[in-house]
Order: sequence, then C-alpha cells, then structure tokens
Amino acid sequence: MPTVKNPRTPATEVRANLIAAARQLLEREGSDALTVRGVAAEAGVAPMGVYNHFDGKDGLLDAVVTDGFREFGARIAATDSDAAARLLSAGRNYRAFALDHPRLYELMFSTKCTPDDEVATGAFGVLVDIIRYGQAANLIMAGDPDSLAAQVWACVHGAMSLELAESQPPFLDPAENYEHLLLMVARGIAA
Amino acid sequence: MPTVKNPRTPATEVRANLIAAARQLLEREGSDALTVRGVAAEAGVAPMGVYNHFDGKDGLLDAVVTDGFREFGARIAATDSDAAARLLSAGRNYRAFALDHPRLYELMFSTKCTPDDEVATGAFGVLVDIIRYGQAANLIMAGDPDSLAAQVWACVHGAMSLELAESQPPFLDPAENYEHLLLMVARGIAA
DNA sequence: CACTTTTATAGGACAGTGTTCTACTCCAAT
DNA sequence: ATTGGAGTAGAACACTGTCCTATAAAAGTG
Repeated sequence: MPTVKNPRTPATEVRANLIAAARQLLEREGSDALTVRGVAAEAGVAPMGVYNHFDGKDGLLDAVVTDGFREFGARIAATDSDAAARLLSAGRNYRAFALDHPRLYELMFSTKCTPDDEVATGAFGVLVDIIRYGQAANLIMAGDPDSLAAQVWACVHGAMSLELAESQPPFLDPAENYEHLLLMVARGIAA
Repeated sequence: MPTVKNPRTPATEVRANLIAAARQLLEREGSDALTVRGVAAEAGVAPMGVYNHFDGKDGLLDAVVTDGFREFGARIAATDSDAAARLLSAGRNYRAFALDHPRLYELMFSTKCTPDDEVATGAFGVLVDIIRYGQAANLIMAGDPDSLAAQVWACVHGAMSLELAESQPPFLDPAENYEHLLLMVARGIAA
C-alpha cells in the first residue's frame, strides 16, 4: 500500500491550530524555534497555511501577541474593593503573567510585533480603570488617568523587562525588589 | 589588468573595524541588516574575521552592546550640585541616549545579548552614586542605594522601552509623559 | 636582511530560514 | 454530481550563520 497522505485539516481549525502551535513552541523551546516550518509541523498543517491565513510569519506572530494581550488584560484585572489593594493586586498579577509566559511577554513588547490596537488598548484600559477607581477613593492624585496609567505601566514593564532579561543586579531578590517598586509607584501617584 | 585583490586589514584593526561597522549598520539600517556578511563588507573585512576575533555573530553583538554600555554610563552621568537637579538631569540624559541610539538601546537590553558584566555594572553604578548623593542631601529616602537605583532604572527603562516600541497610547506626548514619570519617581523615593 | 609563524583573505560548502510557485487532491456547497 | 475553493506536497529561490580549504600577506624571529 502507498504511503498514507496526511488528511486535510478543516479550514476553520487551521488558523487556530497555527496560533496555538506557535504559542506552545514559543513557550516550550524559545523564540528561535518559531520557524514557519516548525510551527506548521507542530500544528499538523502545511507551511502554506501560514501564508493563506496570515500575512506570512509576521502576521502569525501578530496574531499570537494579540491573543496574548487578550489574556494579559483579563489576567491583570483585580477586584479588591480597597483601592490600594486593587492597585497592588494588579501589579502582582502583572508580574505573575510575565513570569508564567516570559517569552510571550517579551514578544508582546518587542518591536518585531504589532498587536491589534483595539486589544492592546483594552489591556491598557484595565489599568486605567484601576487608576480611576483609586482616584474616586481619593487615594491617587488627580490628573489624566491615561497619563498616570502610562507611567505606572512603564514602571512595572521596565521591572519585568529587566528581570526577564536578567539585567538586574544579581544580588537583589527580584520578588522583593518588585514589591518595593510597587510601593514606590504607589507613593509616587498618591493623592 | 586582473581584478585587484583587497589588501589585508592590519590585524589590530579588524576587531575595532567590525564593532564600528556593526554599530553603524545597526543604527543606519536596523537590526535586520546585522548579518555577518553585511557587517564584514561594511568593515572592509572578510566574514571570517567575525569568527577569528569574536565568538561568531553573538560574540560580535556582545562586544557591540558592551561598547554601548560604556558610552551609556558616561552619557548618563550628571554633575549638577543640586541633588534633585542631578537626578532629573540623569533621567533626561537617559532618554536622550535612548532616542539617539534607539536600535542600539533595544539591543543592549534584549535577551539576545550579554554585555560584559563589569561594564554594565559600571553604568548602573553611575545611577547608584546619584542616589547616594541624593540621600546625603537628605532628599532621597534612606535604604539600600542599589535597590533604589534598580527601581528607578526599571521605571526609566520601561518608559523608553515602550516609547521606542511605540507601545504607548498615541494621544500622549512622549516627552511630556517622560517628565511626569521622572517627577513621579522622584516623589516615590523622596525622603 | 631572510625566514618562519601567524593571520587575513577568497571561495566554496552545509543546513536551515522566509517566501513563492506548481501540481494535486480533498472537502463542501450548489 | 459537479464545480470551485482550500489544504497539501514538494521543489525552488535568495538569504542566513557557520565552517572548511588553500593562498597570500603581514608580523615576528634569527
């Protein structure tokens, strides 16, 4: 009997399979393993699928990081009724996501990718809402919530970016230092 | 007449030429242009030089970012006698360097490179000294200067990382937002 | 100065990359 | 049942990092 050909993957699944495979390969083996042929093989799909369903490799990566930002936004959200606790929880959730998906996090904020604007803005909006909640509780200083959120985001992103790149002084405990950073930021934007 | 062969580059210059060429190519055409063959051609040197003088492409990039950190440390330094002004000046110098050399800055803090530890620590030490100066002037809170410096560094790095990646809300003015961030950080570590 | 050792060079080779093309074949809707 | 869209296999192209060889020029030695 002749060699059995691979069956076709239903059209509706090719796209999702490719994104899932890319995500899995990225987190398991690192970004170097993110090759078109490798992702297609992991997804059980022909390499051409990357070009039929996405705009080449870059398009696929954009879809991956867009999915990442969706998950990220949901993960950051904190529901503590106390405004100060909510801000700290969000900060800790932020770090937890970055540590859980270090390579995805790096990709999400790299210049190689352009996530869907609406989705990325949505994740940012989660933080803006938390800032607003703090302002309403008179815990956070008055001012443009978007601007304040951008500043807070920059701080936590910088901390995680450096921690993941192992660019921090090795004698400092990352977890402890991150807690200090959160308190510093809270002090910096306090009412 | 036959084609003239390229003359040999003196051994002592090959290394420096390669680093300079890589740096120039990086900042002129972006990191995609940083190929072994491309850098060698820009340096007027044979591709093998990258393997004779460095540990392959990665070794060359490490040398480039190490040079970058040397320059960075010198650039950050501020000499204002007023402690608060010195901190702000250093912060502004930080941003100026990142804007002057955006692609080098990105490479310096990417996971693809490992700068010489001593040099990178030296650049960090510049900020530590500024923190100490602020503490001596009773402007910055007491506490481990290294830990405080790491927090400040994280904030400014995050801001520039997001600005260079154009990951900030487009309706915010980067320069203005950065100034706000510096003030926020100063407030966060104030005595 | 002559001689030896070191080292840069040219050029080819290898596997692997993103991308595109063709030919084929299967699935689904008309 | 037939037609057209969509997934597949496989080859091809110009690149990439890396390594190898042979040659020639520079640097160091007597």
